[in-house]
Amino acid sequence: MPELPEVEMTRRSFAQRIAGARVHGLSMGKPLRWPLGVDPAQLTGLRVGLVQRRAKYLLMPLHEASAQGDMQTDVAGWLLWHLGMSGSLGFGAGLGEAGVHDHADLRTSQGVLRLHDPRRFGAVVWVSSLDSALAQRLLGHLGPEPWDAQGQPLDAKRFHQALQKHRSSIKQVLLAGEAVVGVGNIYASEALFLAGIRPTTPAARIGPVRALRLRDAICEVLRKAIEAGGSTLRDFRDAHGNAGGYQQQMWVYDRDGQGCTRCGGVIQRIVQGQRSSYFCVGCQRP
DNA sequence: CATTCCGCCTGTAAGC
DNA sequence: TGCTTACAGGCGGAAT
Repeated sequence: MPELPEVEMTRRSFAQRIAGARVHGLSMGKPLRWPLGVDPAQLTGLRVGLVQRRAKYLLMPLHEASAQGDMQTDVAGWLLWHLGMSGSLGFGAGLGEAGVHDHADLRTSQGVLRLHDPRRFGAVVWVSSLDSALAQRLLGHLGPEPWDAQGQPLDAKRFHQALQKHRSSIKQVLLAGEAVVGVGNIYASEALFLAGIRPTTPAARIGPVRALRLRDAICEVLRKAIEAGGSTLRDFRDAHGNAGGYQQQMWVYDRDGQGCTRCGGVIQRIVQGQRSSYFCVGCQRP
């Protein structure tokens, strides 16, 4: 489910409501992808800061309870939340009993943040600092964001140079998260359609002009998906419980056998690296 | 070194 | 109906 738009939607749906809350406790359910890495009792009493996003991770700073002032200098550590394939977060005061697929409950003075994740590919990990070895192992290798904190898009020349370094197909390079992060299986197909590039095209064969178009297509697709509240294929919900609406405007993803909205040709499905790719032969050039 | 494949889990839908 | 198989939004590590 969750690619950059869904993770960002999730963040926006609860970051303000949980900011400043006091941690009352953290309850973990069945094992997730990685262990929490701390005795949950250690977190009780800390204050929740402003939740940020890096790639598909949500970064939640927890501040020392005693500190009154500068939120920058009193960080006790961070909870890193990842939604994996099937995860979603709910936040509220009356969530009720945890169900069989609820595997983390962060109880706070302002409500409970709950990770619901049937497949348990998601994770909640505590790191004492973003520079710690564990944090670096999870975050250190990540490529650049599609746009920075000021909204400036990834430098097109840098993006082009990153693509030149790979011999594999552009679809797989996008998924690898080295040239750019946040693009998953849905939005890779969508962005390549918008850019007019076939998913099988070797990344290194993409010249500067097409790299620029692709950079712009990625930003456009992700931004529009955020505006639409993300995509809900099966069960994605933000922390308000709202479904996304982007799947209604998808060009090619999950549309194999149907007509291309632009040229009327038949959308094809192929498999690359055991993942489905969708494209239009007429609209996308090798 | 880069690339491909596998496995982690559970749920759902399609095929026989 | 029941059983088996394929596939699903991610990602790290082993194998090649």
